[in-house]
Amino acid sequence: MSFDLSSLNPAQAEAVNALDGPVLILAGAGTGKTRTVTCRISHMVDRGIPADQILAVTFTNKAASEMSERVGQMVNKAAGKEITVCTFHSLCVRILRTGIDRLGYKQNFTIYTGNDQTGLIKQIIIRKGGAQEKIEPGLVISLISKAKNAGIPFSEMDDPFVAEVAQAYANELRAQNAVDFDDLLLLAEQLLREFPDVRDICRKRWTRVTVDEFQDTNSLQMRLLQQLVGEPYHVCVVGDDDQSIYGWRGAEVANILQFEKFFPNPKIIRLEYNYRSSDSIIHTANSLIVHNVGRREKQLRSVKPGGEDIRIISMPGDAEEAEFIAHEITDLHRVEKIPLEDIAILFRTNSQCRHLEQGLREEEIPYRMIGAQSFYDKREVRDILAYLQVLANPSADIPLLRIMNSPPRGIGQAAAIILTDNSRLRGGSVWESMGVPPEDLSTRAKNSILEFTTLIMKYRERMTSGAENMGDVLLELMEETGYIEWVKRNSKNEKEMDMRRNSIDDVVQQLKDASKKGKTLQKFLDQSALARDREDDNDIEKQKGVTLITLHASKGLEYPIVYLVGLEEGILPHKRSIEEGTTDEERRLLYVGITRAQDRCTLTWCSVRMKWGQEHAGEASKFLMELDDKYVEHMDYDDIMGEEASEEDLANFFADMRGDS
DNA sequence: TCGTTTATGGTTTTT
DNA sequence: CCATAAACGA
Repeated sequence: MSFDLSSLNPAQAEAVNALDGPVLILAGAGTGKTRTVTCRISHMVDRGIPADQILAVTFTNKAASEMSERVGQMVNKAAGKEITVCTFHSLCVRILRTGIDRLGYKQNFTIYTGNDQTGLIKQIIIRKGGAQEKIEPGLVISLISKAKNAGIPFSEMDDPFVAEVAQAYANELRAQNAVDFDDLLLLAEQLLREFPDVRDICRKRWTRVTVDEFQDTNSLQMRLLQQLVGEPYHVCVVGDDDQSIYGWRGAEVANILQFEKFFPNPKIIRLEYNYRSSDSIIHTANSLIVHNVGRREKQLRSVKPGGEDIRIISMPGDAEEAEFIAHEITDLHRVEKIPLEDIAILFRTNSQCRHLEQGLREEEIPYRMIGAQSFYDKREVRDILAYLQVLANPSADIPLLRIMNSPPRGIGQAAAIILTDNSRLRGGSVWESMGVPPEDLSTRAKNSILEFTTLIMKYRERMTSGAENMGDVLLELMEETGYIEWVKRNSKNEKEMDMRRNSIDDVVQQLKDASKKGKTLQKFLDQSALARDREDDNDIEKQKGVTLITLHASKGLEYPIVYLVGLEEGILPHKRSIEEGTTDEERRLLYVGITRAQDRCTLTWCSVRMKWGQEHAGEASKFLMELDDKYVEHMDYDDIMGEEASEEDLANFFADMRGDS
């Protein structure tokens, strides 16, 4: 056996041994969930289940690579490579890259990410509603996403204008041979449902399926899972309904609450021993979460008895809140020698972060922030990826329009409008219109277009032939088009030029590496669309200092010392959630926050908060009243500061006595 | 085409 | 208040 069964508690061992039929593992916070799942997978291999039939699905790339690594350490090397560990979305891409032609798309379809999607929606809104139309693209996108997830046809959407936009959007994507993130799930589900032969191939391919963070699945993912898993339903889902905090983006707690409706007679296993936090923390967290109705009954128990009380501190204002925490962190670090990396400050909204940053800076405490701007948002990177997307699938209008005149080559705005209008008229893509340029274009524009299409075709050939390293080809393309020259010319100073040049080189280097590994252009693009740059994450982990993080982003992490700030009505629970009647999710959010703490947990709230330059009275969050007082200590900023001041006075007094002024 | 002004709005965020 | 985006003028 490749793992030590005796190191598992009875519930964990039961989960590891329950290999057949549907299994639901309710894994509370800090109960060794990942370890249990990885042992279970390793156990499958021991039992002779072919490794290539094992599939584990996660939500984030980070979770996938983490699980893959941990499984890899447990099983032999060959088996480790054969096990599929990936996200829902990349699984769908795999399925679709081989079968999407059955649904009328071409296999070289392009994945539109958030930016592309917003751009396209904006275009359509202006086209359908005119420039005076004020509806937010973001709202339309989320409505479309909700409709897709719920399986509602666009024609039945509430707002007729949104329905019109949604339909146009869908048509456009199809004409461009492009899909968005929701489509990946939607089309994969449709493919499996409508084509039993494809479905059966998948079911034979993966006979054992595990889904992590199951409380975050949406209904579309649930339907996909049902297609993917046939009788006798060797499916195992792991999650915690109390940690479901992504309802606002479509996650359905019902999937975990009514799991038996989807897969009959599951074995339900509860992991209830928490190895992370002290008893005082777990007790307090439990007292909060029982206020939610319709939960899966479970009782989280700490294996660390006792522990320090949870402190609830009222602050006069948000500046004082930040100052107090910064001050205390300095003490913890200097006096108790606690590493700054052991400390985290959790908040509900990013705007709260500003004051905290300032407070930390004033005390000269280094800090790291999670969730900064990504590499892929840089303009050069997006441009170059757009070039590559066009090479892979010239029908993709959005990237094509992006690069058509970058650098300027005489296909300006006017030409772009004529081309798009023409393509709409013909019901095809802009690329097709470029092949037969409309008459009303200037001769100059027509010549430029011909030159441009010839260039793209030439490089398309070279990039897909496999004869050359794609990175070298890309660099040559960027030189031949004058893109690099253009970037240089448009940089204000040397520093900016270097930075942009570096971004370009980074992409070229990444493509070179991918090419050396034998990856296709398609595969490279899939990965850059689906996988946020992992180096970014690593960089953050390498950074030293106190962690500043939103409650949402904190899920799955743990810190010895946690500060939870802004426990006020309107912030946590958030104003909007009160309006929408989703305070249960806010309560879970606080629950997640508290259970991040291993040893010490401090909750703060402010009676006055600066809001848009004006003072607003704050009221303590109603959640604070729900916490059981047994291990809670209520404190006030003024009292603590008063005490500290008097201690200082005392010290001064003795200093005076000694006469050392 | 770029830089400046003005308006607007200000949960959470991954794929 | 402040960051960002659209709108406008040079």
